[in-house]
Amino acid sequence: MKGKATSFDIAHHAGVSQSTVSRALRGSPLVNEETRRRVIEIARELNYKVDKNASNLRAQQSSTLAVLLFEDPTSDDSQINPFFLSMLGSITRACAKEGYDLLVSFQSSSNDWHADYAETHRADGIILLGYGDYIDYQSKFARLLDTDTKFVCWGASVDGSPELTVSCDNHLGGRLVAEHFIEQGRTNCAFIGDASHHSPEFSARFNGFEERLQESGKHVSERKVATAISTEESGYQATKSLLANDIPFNALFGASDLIAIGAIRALQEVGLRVPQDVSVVGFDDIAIARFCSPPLSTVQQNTTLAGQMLVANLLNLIAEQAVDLPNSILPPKLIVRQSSQ
Amino acid sequence: MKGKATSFDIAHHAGVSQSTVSRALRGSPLVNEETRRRVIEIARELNYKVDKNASNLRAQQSSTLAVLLFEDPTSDDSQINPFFLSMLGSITRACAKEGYDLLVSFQSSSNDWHADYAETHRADGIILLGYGDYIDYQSKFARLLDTDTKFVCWGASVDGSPELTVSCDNHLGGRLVAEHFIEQGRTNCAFIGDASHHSPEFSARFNGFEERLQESGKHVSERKVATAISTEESGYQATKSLLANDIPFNALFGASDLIAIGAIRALQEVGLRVPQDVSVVGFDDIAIARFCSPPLSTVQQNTTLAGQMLVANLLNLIAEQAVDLPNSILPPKLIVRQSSQ
DNA sequence: ATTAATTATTAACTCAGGTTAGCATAACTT
DNA sequence: AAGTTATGCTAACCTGAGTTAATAATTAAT
Repeated sequence: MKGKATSFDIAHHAGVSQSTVSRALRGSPLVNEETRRRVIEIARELNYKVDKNASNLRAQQSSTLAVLLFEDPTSDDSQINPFFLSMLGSITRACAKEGYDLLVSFQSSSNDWHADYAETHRADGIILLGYGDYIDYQSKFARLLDTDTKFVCWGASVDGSPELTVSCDNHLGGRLVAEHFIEQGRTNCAFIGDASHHSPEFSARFNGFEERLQESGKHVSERKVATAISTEESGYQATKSLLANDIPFNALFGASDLIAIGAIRALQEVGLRVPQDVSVVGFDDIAIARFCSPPLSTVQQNTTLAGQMLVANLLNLIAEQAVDLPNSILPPKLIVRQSSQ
Repeated sequence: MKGKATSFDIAHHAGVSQSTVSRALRGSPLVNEETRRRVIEIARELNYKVDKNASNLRAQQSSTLAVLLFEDPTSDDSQINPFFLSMLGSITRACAKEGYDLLVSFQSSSNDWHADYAETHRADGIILLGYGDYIDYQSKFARLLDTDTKFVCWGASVDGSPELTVSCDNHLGGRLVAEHFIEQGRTNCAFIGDASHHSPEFSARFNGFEERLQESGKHVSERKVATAISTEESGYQATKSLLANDIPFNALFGASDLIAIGAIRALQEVGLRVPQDVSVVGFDDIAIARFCSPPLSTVQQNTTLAGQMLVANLLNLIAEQAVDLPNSILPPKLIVRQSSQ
């Protein structure tokens, strides 16, 4: 046997034309069942496989999606946020289920925008993933919209921004945490994360949290808010700086689990007990949350569902042209473990 | 502007032929620098992007690698082993660095073998990842070799098997753990994992462990070995069943971190303290290990390096034809945390 | 039974968008 | 003017997919 067989080889062996081979293999109704069977049989014998590139080129679509994971450029690049890794897993599954391939790429925001997966016809659509600085996203979105690229986005959307997003109800998640603290009578609260508009998800969590607190006459003092990105180390440092202010608090809401876990380390380091002295709740429910010490209470985001929605919405976007799909908001769920009991 | 610009459009605007455009864009030395600059400039103006499918088709190569993650079909499909997720991350990075795209696919062994990424020219090579049942791999390997597919494989290789692998020195890792237990005077050891040939990595870990123990006149009794796959739950169950035998041990080696973490849960549940009553060590050093309670001693595998090696080896395999590359063995590193002190 | 009308199959040809070998032409040397 | 060298053009090629035309088969009509 020489090189790979082409459809012409199959045609020759089957005594039909190449176009008939193409149709037979793609299940076209324009070909006789008997002929189809013979073609398929011969294709198998010759170990023939349709060349994806040729097929894609002609069909002008790739049956491939791309997922771009934006990393916070300030985080060390050694470890990827487990939450997004988990999302990646569910997206991969969802893609496979739909018969699509998945291209994966990481991208630090500092990098040049070279992810022209759609423009080069490598992918039919793009999934954007990451806690990004929203300001930075704007330019990316503009480019994507400009080139008529189909894309969906994980995370909070901002009023008036036109991209299609799937997100957890971060605002409600924040409320659930506040509610939980209120039930425990722990209303002297601190927040570690980023309440600014740079981080729409974190700020939505904060706003929901604050809103619920205010409904019961409390609020988070500005002096009990510290900024952190979603890493354990950053959560640790931010909490340290908060503790240096010497303002007491008996509950702490970390905008992500990694932040909360870092916060617990900082608290324990200065002799504060969790949850006795400070009740701590995170956000995401990454695998570590269940196993850390004490096990971390958190707001769970359903990554499996999220992955499915992202893929489903993107495929809709690709299939129908210019449809105005609604953003999808997934329900958060408070998981109470020992860090807040 | 109408549809996407093609190289003909660029050629027209630049007043050169289409082939010149092609050469200019791909850095061929056959084109004048001045001309190249003009072509590139016009291409940018017209927002032209080389169509990957057309390019791949003609060039008969895709600048894409595929990674196939084999899942243990017996594990619940909700969560993916964090160790492999971490590997996935480092492979993605390594690919990006080499200018290759990465296709990702999960595959439960029960599924049909449909991963003909190479045969359909979607990828130039394949990376196989997973704690697989080696027996099951054999048929996959045969198929890959038969179709002359370039591939590399993570994990222990078996004597005489022809695939190219990158792995941690599992045998040495096992020895390190035994050494550590011996230093502590804890030689009444249990092992949770799979010592059989179905799981070459786990059995290599076990063999190294056992070998070192025997060098100091000890060994692991058969009755202190229980079989588990790499999940927390499986580790928990296996340890439970071991405890049911009512045979005491003061050290436990889990073939993976998840197994060890499950084991700790089982031990603590029956009132055994870790590490006072039983010293526990795992394998992998997943993120959870650092944070669980007590923090888990483990044998670290350098996933960053592993990812780079897998990609580098695969690219070598693709570049040179039929080169006999040596398998790459990475050094394991014992990380001692509180679970064994 | 024979011919026209209809439908089922398949062949022929063009097209998707580049890549590249080989040839032609212009420019430069000596 | 002949020999080099630098440049660019033409046309073939990569492998299928879509379209149209042609042929065969089937049914209807006379």
